[in-house]
Amino acid sequence: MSANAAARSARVSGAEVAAALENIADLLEIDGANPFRVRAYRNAARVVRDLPRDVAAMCAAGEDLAELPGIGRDLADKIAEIALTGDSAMRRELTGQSPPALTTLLRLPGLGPKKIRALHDALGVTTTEDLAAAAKSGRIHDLPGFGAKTEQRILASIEARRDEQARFLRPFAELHADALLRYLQAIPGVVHAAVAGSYRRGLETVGDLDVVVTAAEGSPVMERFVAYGAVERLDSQGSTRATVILRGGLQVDLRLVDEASYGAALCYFTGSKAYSIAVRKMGQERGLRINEYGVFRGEERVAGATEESVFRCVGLPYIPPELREDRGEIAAALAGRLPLLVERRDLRGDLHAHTTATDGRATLREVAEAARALGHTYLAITDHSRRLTVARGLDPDRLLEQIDAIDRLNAELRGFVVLKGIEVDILEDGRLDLPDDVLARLDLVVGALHSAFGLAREAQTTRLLRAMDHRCFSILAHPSARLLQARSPVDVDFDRVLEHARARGCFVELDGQPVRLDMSDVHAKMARDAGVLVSISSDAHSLSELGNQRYGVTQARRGWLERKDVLNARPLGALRALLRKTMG
DNA sequence: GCCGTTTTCGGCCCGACTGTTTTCAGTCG
Repeated sequence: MSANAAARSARVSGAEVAAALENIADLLEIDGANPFRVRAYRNAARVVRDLPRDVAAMCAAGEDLAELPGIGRDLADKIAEIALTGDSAMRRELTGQSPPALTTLLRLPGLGPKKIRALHDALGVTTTEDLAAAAKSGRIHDLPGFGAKTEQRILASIEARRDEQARFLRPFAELHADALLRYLQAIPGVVHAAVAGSYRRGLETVGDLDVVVTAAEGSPVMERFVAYGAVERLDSQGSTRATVILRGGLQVDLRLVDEASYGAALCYFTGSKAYSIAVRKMGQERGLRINEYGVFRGEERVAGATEESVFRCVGLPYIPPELREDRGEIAAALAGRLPLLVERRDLRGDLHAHTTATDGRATLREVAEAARALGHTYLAITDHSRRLTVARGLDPDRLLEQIDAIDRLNAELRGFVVLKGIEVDILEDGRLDLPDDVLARLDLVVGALHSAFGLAREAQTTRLLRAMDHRCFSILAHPSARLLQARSPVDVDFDRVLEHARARGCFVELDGQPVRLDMSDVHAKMARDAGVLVSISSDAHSLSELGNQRYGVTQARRGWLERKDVLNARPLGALRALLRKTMG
């Protein structure tokens, strides 16, 4: 491979390749292509997006992508073409046939490929602006298959789109989910009420809430649901299904099913889509039909009241919701090799927290006591280092003062230990932001990127490797430095980072702040597979944020992590031994 | 476009709701 090809291959990320494949699928759909062909492209996009390794690097290394599930010769070649050149001839040809802007119209609720095609052919609509103008001038409602309501709905959804936020962070969704479930459970006749969907699978952001409810005959649950106080707008309502938009923009879909269908409905609405399709296919092979009402052999329902009963029918053990992504969990389940996922109660301590010494809002003593009250046996104080001036980062003198303060506090505390740490900036060249002799006095050194996020892949990777070469380095904090919906992850070769961490006896962090959740699920699984222990931390800046660890645990479960994979699931003695090895 | 101890051709997961339809297509999840 030439140096040029190498440089190009490093530029096209898996996410970009996936986006190009989705774009092809959109264009094909508007073109009226075979729906199963469209699905093949969407499936390929998902597979590439979830790939634990850099797709461009795999292509450059001559690996055969056709071995991936759902990807054959044709798609493998297209993926390689996109990964190595940034685009595909097929996509360019398709955009030549129909205006590329049409695909953005697919994102408008209520408009699918057929209607978009019709609007384009009859009225020449290609952009959202064209569409709004056509609707306003009343040219849409006379088209065959369209009507006055469709025209109104188009206008309304264009309007709503303007200030709409596509997805929500977990705490926001959690707040609504908890309150709604309490409300639903208090309605007469309601037996079960649970949130399914991506929320239950523990995704880092949530697009809507899928709620499954069972209730006695005659329960007013549907009327009460659409009358819920936080409802801003009713979208649709039937006898078993309704959709509302809550204030703040979160959509809630409610499904009412019989008690005998509860487990099947939970399975069905928990998804993911790809996982559900795979399971239904397994059912088919056994002569079973699986839907939200149960598992059926002919007309007879053979399972459905509980999720376990549905799993049993297709010969699977129970698969935790966080794993249901069709990323190998079904094969693992069949082989009896499902991970025993880490739980919050497995955590013995927290290895990343801040105090008023820098940008935290609670004092050293307050944070320590709050952590102990959570049941922890240790807590590492890791305030910022001097370069992070906005956070009043610690210089050597102030850090030494904090070390003394921690020693004094530890002398008082019983059955709990405050570990002396720092969240030290990794400088642009990979050096650490504090002198070696000061770092050597700490129990652990957590290194983090807070600047120069835009470095090219090679430089960024070298920067992290060099930081880990420092004899005091313990844990790489929030490795990608991303902020959900705000800042993209840095471009690094994470395989090499993990390989180096393992060789150096270092660890990687899964930061539980809802806006970070960094590592991603895919990176967490890579760490597990590489044999690098993960620190699930709160990165707390206040007492309540010590609870962030629960978001981290959810993400860790999505990454297949078990208790043995988690650094801070170790008792203090074992933790100290592991840290000493790195401080060596 | 993918895939195969029923198939290398002919299948491909399944149902609710809406709006435009007098029996159903399109959209959504």
